[in-house]
Amino acid sequence: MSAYELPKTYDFQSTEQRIYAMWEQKGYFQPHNDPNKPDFDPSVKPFVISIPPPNVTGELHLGHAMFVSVEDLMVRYHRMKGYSTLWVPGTDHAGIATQLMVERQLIKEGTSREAVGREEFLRRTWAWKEEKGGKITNQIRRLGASCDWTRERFTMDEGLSVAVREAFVRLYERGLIYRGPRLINWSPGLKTAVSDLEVEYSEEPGKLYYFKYMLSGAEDYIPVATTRPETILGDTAVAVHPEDERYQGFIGKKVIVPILGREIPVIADEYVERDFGTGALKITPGHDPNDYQIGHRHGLPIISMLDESARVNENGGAYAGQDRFEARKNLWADMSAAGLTLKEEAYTLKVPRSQRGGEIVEPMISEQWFISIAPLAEKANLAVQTGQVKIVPEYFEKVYYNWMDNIQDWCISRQLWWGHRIPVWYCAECGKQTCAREDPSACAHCGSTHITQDPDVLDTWFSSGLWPFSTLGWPRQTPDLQYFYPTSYMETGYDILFFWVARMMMSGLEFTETPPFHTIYLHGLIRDEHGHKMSKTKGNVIDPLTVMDELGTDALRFTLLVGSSPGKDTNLSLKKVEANRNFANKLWNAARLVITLLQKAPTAPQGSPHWTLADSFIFARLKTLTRDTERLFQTFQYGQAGQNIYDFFWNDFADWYLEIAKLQIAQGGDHAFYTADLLLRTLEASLRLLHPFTPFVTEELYGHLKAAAQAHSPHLLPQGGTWSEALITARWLDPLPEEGWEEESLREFATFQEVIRAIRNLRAEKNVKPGLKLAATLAEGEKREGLYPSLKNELSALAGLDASRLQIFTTLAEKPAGTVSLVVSDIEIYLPLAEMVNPEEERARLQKELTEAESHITRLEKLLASDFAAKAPAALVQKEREKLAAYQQNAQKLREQL
RNA sequence: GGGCGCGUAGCUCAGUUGGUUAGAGCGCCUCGCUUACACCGAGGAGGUCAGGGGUUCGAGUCCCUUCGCGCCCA
Repeated sequence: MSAYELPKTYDFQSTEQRIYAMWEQKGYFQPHNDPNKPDFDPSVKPFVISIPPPNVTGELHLGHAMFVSVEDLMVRYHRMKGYSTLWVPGTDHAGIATQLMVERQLIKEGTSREAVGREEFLRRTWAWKEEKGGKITNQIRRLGASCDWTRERFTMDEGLSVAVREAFVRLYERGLIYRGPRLINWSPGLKTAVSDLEVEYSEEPGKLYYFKYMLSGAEDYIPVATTRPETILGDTAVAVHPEDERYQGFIGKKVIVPILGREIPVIADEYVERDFGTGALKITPGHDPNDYQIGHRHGLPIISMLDESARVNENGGAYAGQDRFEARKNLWADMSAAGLTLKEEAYTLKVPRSQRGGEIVEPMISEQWFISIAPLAEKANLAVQTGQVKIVPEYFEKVYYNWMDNIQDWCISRQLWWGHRIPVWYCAECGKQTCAREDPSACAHCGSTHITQDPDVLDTWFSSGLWPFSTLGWPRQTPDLQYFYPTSYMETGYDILFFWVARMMMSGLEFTETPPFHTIYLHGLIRDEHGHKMSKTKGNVIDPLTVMDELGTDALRFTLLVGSSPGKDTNLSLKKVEANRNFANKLWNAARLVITLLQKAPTAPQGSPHWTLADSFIFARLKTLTRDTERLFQTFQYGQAGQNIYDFFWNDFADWYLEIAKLQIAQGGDHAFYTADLLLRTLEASLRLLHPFTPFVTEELYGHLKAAAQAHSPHLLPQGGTWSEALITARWLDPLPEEGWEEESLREFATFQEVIRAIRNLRAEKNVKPGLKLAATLAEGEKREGLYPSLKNELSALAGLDASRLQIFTTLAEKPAGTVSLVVSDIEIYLPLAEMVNPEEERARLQKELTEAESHITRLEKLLASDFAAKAPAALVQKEREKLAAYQQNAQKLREQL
C-alpha cells in the first residue's frame, strides 16, 4: 500500500497562489451558464454581485478585505448551490485622487498640469492607470476573490463612458439637470466643488468673537457674535428673533458693516437662537448654508467675498488679496482699533474639512451643474418601502428613509480634468446650450460652429451610480444585461449607503426602471482591537497584506466573517487571526489523520453497516449542522454559521469522533470500513460547508482527500455519492433531514462524554499519574443494558482505564470495597482510589453533588406545579419532566453512596 | 436639535421568531511532547447579562425609564 501522506503543518504560502491560479485558469470564476454562448439555458437562475469598485489609485486595506470576504462567501455559496454565478469586478477612476497623484508626479518633474495642457495631462493619466492601476485588483485576487476577471470594468472605459453620457443626456432632456450659481462646498486647494457628503465636520477649539454692529446714524449698536469674523466682509443683514424683546426696536433699521461702511438691514427671523451668543446673528448668504437660506427668504443680496483660492476678493475692500485666515486676523485688529470689538470667548467649532486631505472647505457661491433629485429619491424610497428591495440589517432602512426624505439636489460637476466631461456645448453666437450623445460640430439651435464644451467633469459617483448596469453593457441591451440584470445582492459598508447605494438605487430605477438589486447587505467598519478607528497617525493600522503573509488568507477571511454581524463594526486583533490560523491547521491535521486512517481500512465492505454510538453521534451532529448553516445563510448570519461549523469541527469531530474513530479503525473488518466511510463523508461535508469561508485550505484538502480515497477504494465516496472536479464547483451540501433516531443518540453520547469527563476530572483532582491505567467497575443501569460493554475500548482509552480490569454490570447490589464512586445521571462508576483520597472529602464531594441535584429537583418540581405546565408548549413541559426524572434518579444513586 | 445603535467573563465579542445549568477566542491557574496537530491535548477558576420598573408560566432576548458610550444627519 503506497501511503498518501501530508506535511505536518498547513503551508498556506505554497498553497494559495497555486490554488487561485488553478481556479482562474480552469474558468471556474465565470458563470457556468453564459448568455453569450450557444448552450445558454435561460431557465437557470443567475446570482450576481457587482463589486464595489475600489479606487484605481487604491491600496488594499481592511475595508476591501472585508467586502471581498463577504462577497466571495456569498458568491461561492451560490455557485455551489448551482446558480449561474457572476461577480463583476472593476475599479473606479477616482477623479480627485488620481488627478492629484499625476499632478504630484508632474510637479516632481518641475512642470504642472496647466503647463502641459489638458490633452497631455489626460494622456499621462491614462499611462499611469495602465501601468499602476492593476495593483489593487491583484491584491483583491490574493484574498481569493472568485470574480470573473474576463468581465472586469473601469468607470472610464469606453462602454461605461457611453453609459455616463447616455445617463446625463437623458436627465438633461427630462429637465432634471440644471446649471446655476448655488452655494456649494468649495475646495480652495483643489479648486473644485466637492459633494456635501465628502465634507466632515470636526470639532476643534476655536473662538467666538463678539463685536458691535453700529446702528446707522446713531450711537447704539447690536452686539453680534461670530466664529468667522472675516465673513463680516460679505454680510448683507443682521438677524434677530422676532420675539426677542432686546432687539425689537432694531428690526427694520440699518446697521453699518464694520470697516467697509456698507449699510445693511436688521431683519427678524425665527431661525435665530436667542440663547446663542448675543441672540443676534450676522447673515452672510454667500458663505454659509443657513445664512444662504435666510437670505433667500428675505430677498437679501448675496456677496461673494472670496475667490477660488479662498483669498479675499474685490468685495473685501482693503483686505482684497489676503488669505481668509490672514484677513480674519487683520480685520479683527482693525475693528479692535476702531473700538468695534467686545470680547473673545473660547468656543468649540465644527470645522468643515474635506474627506480628502483634511483641507478646510469653504461654502461658496459657484456656477455648477445639479440634478433635481427629489423625483428620483421618491422612487428609490418607495422601492424599499414596498419591500422590493430589502436592507440587511433592517434598521438601516430607517437611516435610508431619513436621508431620502431630506435629500438635497446633487452637485455633479467638478472642476477637474480626469473624469467624464460634461457633454454640454455653449454657443458663442446664440448663447444656448447643446447637450448631445455624440460630440456635436454645430449648435443645435442656430447651427453655428462656434461652440465650446463645458470644461467640467462629472463627480466620480455619477458613474459609480450606474455601475450595476453599465458594467453589463447598458445602454445596449446586451445578453449579459438581459440575463444578469437586475443583480442580486449589493454588499458594501454602511459608510457609503448614501454616497453610492442610494445613488445606484435612484439611477437604476430611473434608467432601467427596476431596482438594480433586491437585497442590500451592509457590513460594519473595521476598528482596532479596542474599538478605535484605524489611522496612520495613531499607528494602529493593520495591513491585510502583512496579515495574509504571516497568517494566511483563510485565517484573515475567517476572522472577518466570524464574530461579526451585519451592520456592526468589528474590532480586529491579530490574536483572533492567529486563532483562526490555528483552525486552518486543525483542519489540515484532522484531514491528515483521516487520510492516514482510511488507508488502514478494508477497501470494501462485507455486509451492511452497524453504526456505533459515536457514529450516530457525529452524523446526527452533522445533520443538525447542515440545517443550521442553511438557515443562517438564508438569514445573512454568516458569522454565526461560521462559528457553528468551527465548533462542530473542532469539538465534535476532532476532539471526540476522531479519537474514537482511531479505535474503530483498529478493530478492522466492516467496522473499520464503515468508520472510514463516515470519516470521509463527515470531513468532506465539513470542507464543503467551510469552503465559502476558507476557500484555499478547503480546496487543497479536498484535492488530497479525493486522491487518497480514490487511490484506496472505489467504495469510499462523499455524502451524495460523487466527487467534484474541484471543491469550488462541488454541489453545496443541502440540509440533511432528521430521521427520528438522532435525539436519543445525542443524549446517550452526551452521557458517555460526561462519564469520561467525570473520570478525567477525578484523576486530575487526585493527581493520578497521566500514564496510569486504572481498574474500574461500572453499573450502566437497566435502560441502556449492553451499551457500555460495547463501548469498553473507547471508554478505557478516553478515560485512562485498563480495559482488562474494567467490569461493567447492569446494576450492582453493593459498592465494591476500597473504591471511590462517581455518579453520572444514573450511571455509577467505581475507581480503586480509596487509598489516595480522604473519605471525608469524598463524602463532602458527593454531598455537594447531591445538594445540587436536589436544588434542581426542587426548582423543577416548583416549575412543573406552576402555570408553566398548563401554558407552556407540551413538548417543553415533557422535556422538563424528563429532566426532573433524571435528577431524581441521579439523587437516588448519590444517596446510596453516602 | 433630529435620527440610529450599543452597554453580556480580565480583554475582544457571539447569543434573530422569549424556553435546559448564558457561550467562544485570547488571557489566567494545574497537568501532559499518548505515532493528526504544542498553530496541540486534558482539567479548572472567572458573569447580580449597565441600574430600575413592567408584560409573561418564563426575559440577556419584548416594552418603559435612568445612567454611560458611539455613530449618522442638521
